[in-house]
Amino acid sequence: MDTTTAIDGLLAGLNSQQREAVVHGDGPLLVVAGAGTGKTATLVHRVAWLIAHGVDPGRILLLTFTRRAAAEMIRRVDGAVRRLDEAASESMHSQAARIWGGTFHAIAARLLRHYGKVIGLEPSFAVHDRTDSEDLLNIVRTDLGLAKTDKRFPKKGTCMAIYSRCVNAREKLPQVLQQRFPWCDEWGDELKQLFDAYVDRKEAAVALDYDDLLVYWHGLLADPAGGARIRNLFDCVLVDEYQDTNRLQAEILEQLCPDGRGLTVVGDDAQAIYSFRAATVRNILDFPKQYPGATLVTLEENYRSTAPILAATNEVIGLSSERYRKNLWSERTEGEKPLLVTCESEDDQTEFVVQKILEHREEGIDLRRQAVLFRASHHSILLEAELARRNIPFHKYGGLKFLETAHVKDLLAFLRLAENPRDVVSAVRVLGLLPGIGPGKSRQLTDMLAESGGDLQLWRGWKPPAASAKLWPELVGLIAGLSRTKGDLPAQVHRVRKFYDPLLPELYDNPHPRGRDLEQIEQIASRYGDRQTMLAEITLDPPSSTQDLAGPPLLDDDYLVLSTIHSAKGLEWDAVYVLHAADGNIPSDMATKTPEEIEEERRLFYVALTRAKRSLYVCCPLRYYRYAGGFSDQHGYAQMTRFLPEDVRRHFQCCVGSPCREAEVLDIQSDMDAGVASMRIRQRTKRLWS
DNA sequence: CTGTTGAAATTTTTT
DNA sequence: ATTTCAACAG
Repeated sequence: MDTTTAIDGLLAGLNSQQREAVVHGDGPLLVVAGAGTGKTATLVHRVAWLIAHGVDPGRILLLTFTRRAAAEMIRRVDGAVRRLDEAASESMHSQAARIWGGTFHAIAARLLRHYGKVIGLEPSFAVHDRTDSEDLLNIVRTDLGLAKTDKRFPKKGTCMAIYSRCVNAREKLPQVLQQRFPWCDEWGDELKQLFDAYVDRKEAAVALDYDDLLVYWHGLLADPAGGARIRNLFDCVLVDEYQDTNRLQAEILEQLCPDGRGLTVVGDDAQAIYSFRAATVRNILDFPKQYPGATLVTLEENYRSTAPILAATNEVIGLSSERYRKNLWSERTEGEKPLLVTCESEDDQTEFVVQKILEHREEGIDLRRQAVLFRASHHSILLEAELARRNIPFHKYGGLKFLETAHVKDLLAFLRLAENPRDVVSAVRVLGLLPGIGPGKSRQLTDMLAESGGDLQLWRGWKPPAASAKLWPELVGLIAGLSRTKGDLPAQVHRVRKFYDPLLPELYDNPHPRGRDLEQIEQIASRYGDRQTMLAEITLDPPSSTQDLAGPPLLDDDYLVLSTIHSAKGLEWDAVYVLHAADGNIPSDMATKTPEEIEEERRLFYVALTRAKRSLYVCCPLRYYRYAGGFSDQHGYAQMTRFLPEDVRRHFQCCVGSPCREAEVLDIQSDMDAGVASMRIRQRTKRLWS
């Protein structure tokens, strides 16, 4: 068999539009791929096709939205190339592993470690995640005396969001304030001052935040020498989920491929859901204008969902304003209409979903082929409790990360301080753990380090307050010892734990589960070769589910997927349950100020619905308890989501999720409800004196 | 200068 | 429900 036939084999399973995209030549290419139209398959085949035509895999850059997506895609490219390889004798060696694949941020980190020196960046820089950045911002804020103004200064999170918006959208501060944060407008001067100081402190700490990774990559490309060098590394650049890139990322791409040659971007404007992170649909909408002569390929044949589900989802997105016109269709016309389930209360919703999940499992659809999706992380709390009570295993994706919990951050701060003594954030964090040491003394100590360029020996001579007299030499010894050590990460973590574990009960409420988390970190540490890699990778690619940390799940492990809609992007399941399809949740109350925000919420809802292959359930509990007013039994009524108006609802089968009374009675016996009940009693009693 | 307490404000999605 | 800030005691 010769190579040509083998390549024909590669193209065999593709439809004509997909094939057009795969075999496209050198010019700029935009693939607009509707949900479930084989976007990933197309991208994978295009990369394999490029390799088959002699492009060096080591000169291909594949930018994805998560590291998980990159790894999966490279694995599939490898498979495709291997099949080619066998057929075409051994002339081509499968070297898909040499592809540069990852998120914009991860690739930036990698490039900057190698080439950052060109623009004066130390290769050993630390990477700060969002909470680190907020902490540093907070330190700077108190330094500048902005914390004690007569009117309330914006919170650190808000400051960070403003800063990030400016950087990623490349917008001026006054504009950002007026358009996005009007209530902070009066603080313009102070914010400017704050951001200036923040940038200086970051530089002194030799740390880059998420935004910096992009900014410095951009800067490296803008540098005459550096730019030429980076451009020279790649022949082809492919970008997945292009609709969720921001202005800065689009500029980076333009710098990489000034005339668009070798550039392929794939995306779906109907699924743009990251504008809160400054992503802009304009990138994908304006691509043909930005690169004259660009080819546009549209994929419309859907291979994922049944026709009745598609009919409903097409209708939902049909109500949105500007977008590339697409009409998704499927050959599979069988199947049920999606179900619109109105539930009286949140409990009924939980009960309905659990029942259905179990029914489907009886029918042979494993838990792992089913997913429950929701707008905000806390929307699944009730369901999680119920699943736990019934011993139904699940993995939750999205929401607060394990790594963002205080005790885990504490432990990592020790390692980070040892790695980079100028990292003020970690230093302040570690120092604050000791009794008798607060912001004031931390300031002294970090200043000492900063002036000496990070000489830990200076700490030895410092006189600690009485409360920490015994701990202080131990801490200094620990950090100094760690910074001399290179390998054996689990041993390093173990040493930190020996120091830190005894402090836990003083610091936090429930020390035992926290202690167990730390044991887990010790386990995880063995996966990494050295400390710098571990710290960088863990901030750039935090484990996406809580169970991820326990290691790869066993093959026969079956578990249900719970996920925020954002984290469900690009994935699919046989049965999908969407929770809380009520106005206020979808769209979120916090995102209904402008028409643009509402449009994004609509697309978010669309993303949720289009994850379903065979069965789709949209639940809408009508009655909500109001927690706000304290411990009253007040409740309010919710409206069904505005994204399902009357004529769209025709495509759904409506039903009422009615609870099984018997089950409800039984439930009262359970620990869960007993706990809630006794809590109510305590609260009522408390009302007697409060 | 630290640690505690109470009151007030805010409440999403994530690399 | 959680986070942040000011006031106060040691």
